[in-house]
Amino acid sequence: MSKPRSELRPLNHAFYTRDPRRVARELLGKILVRNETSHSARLTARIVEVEAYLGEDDPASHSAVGRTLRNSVLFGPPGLAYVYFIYGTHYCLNVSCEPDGQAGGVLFRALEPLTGLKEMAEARDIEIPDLAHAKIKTLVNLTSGPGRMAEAFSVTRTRDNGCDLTSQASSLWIGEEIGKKLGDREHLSIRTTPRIGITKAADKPLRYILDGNPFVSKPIQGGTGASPRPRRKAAQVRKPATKK
DNA sequence: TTATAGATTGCCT
DNA sequence: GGCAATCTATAAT
Repeated sequence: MSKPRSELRPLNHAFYTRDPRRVARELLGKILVRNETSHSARLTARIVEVEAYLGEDDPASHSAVGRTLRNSVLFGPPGLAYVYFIYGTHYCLNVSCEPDGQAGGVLFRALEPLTGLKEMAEARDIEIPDLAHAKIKTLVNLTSGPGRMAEAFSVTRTRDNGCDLTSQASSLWIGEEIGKKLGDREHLSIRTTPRIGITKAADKPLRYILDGNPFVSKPIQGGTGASPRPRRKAAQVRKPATKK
């Protein structure tokens, strides 16, 4: 877990004006930011797990029922936060994709916390005695899972639905580290799996994870035997010649 | 008007 | 592994 050493630059609207599958894949490794307030430090975390939800043709998507008050952000301009409340207990965060008028989005499912861990623990209402030396296994409780990460970032519908994630001026936004593309190693480890927790279109491989990252919510979910990945022999991982 | 399922989590056995 | 929690949207009476 390393702090983003470089400066963060927000991803622009053009980034999101594309097919959610493309956006989802490229969001891996980017940074979710909750700006500091008078009573809280800035929160940052690396995106390690996302799911693509296509337009009205995707039966698993909230946009499948057509435009309603609840899901209208999905149909609007790209790069806005779509927040919904689920199971009477949890909020989930998405970002709208595709041009204005066309539905589509990406669900954020897990983050690797970078800064503001103390605040995240408070927001989650969990005690981590020695945060600096806490084990990964403990830290995973902060941001691994869509409900957990939303709670860690204090995401609610009233506060964040419709928020422009492309502006640093927003309380919540998404950035990339300037000059840093996703490393080769991370590129190689992007893995697609079926989406989690859905019943419709459950076989489509629209979940994207940084394979092996301990903050991914469910390491490998086969998908009811629907798509038994062809077992490719584990490629010899070359030691990077130079380490950034 | 009532019933049920849901892009989840945490506690219980 | 089972299930309660508990709001919202939509389907069924």
